[in-house]
Amino acid sequence: MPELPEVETVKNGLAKAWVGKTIEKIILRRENLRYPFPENLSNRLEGHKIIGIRRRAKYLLIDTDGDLVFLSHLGMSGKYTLFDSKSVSKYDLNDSEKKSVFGEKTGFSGKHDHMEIRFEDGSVSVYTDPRRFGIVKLFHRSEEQVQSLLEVLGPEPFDDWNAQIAADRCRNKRSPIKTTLLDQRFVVGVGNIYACEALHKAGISPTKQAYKLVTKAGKPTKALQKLVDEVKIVLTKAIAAGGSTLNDFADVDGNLGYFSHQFSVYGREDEPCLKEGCGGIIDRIVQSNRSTFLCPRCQK
DNA sequence: CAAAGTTCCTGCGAGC
DNA sequence: TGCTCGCAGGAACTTT
Repeated sequence: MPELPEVETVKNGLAKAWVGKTIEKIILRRENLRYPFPENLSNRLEGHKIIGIRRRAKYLLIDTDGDLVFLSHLGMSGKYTLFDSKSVSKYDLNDSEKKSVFGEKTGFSGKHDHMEIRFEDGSVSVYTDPRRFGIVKLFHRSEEQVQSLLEVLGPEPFDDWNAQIAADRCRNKRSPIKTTLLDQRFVVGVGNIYACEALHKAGISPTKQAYKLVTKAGKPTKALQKLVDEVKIVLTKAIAAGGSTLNDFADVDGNLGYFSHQFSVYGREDEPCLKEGCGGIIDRIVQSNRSTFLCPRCQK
């Protein structure tokens, strides 16, 4: 599920829930997600206090009072569920009792709860991830610059990115602009949903080749300028939507990061285009093995 | 059949 | 011709 706005929302939730707490132990229910869990994960973090939570691209970086950084990526289906010391008794049930308390759909039937972080104050945070595309890594803060997962990343959309930087990277690109938006070396944090949304808002066809959005002189066209603006707007609005559903940093069951949005094109195949006066019908095509939603009428 | 992410592999064309 | 390099596109991972 998570693109930048969802990860940002989870970051804010974890900042409230975790910062200041000391890790008692980490319990693993299997040996790997996408990659093996780090060796001695629990031993290395035991007794260390969490001092801050950062986000880089779609990665969560949890800083501890030692020099260790705990990296967490949610993949497609990862989530954290938080139990305070009072509600943790709900989680500390056997599997059949859990089913009756949480129902089948929560994931707390036991099967996909792969990692438990237990804190000294008695609270527990559970990482659930049915598809197991998530990643957990542990590294020394001094090694952060050379982490292979992080060093390949492009600019953060809000801090380091503008139309000229985008133009420099699009200049010789023959790939479709939608594929380019999904490339984390181009700009980080944009996933399939917000790529579709931003292209629709900007009125650009997802199949347009990236270099066609750059002038001969290497400057961004008006359309590319608009796209860069719309990416930022779409992400900003989604972060705001996430924040507004996160008053208590988690819903009643303690779930973080899952909130519903209203999309303009994503998931709206065969429905009318919502752009004022357009009258088009939303189409779905496949690019790089992923669904792209677009309005053929107002996206050129 | 499709799903919100990322890495890795193969194939192709350019250039030496 | 043959080799290397970089880019582009596709497969793979997994479960519901």
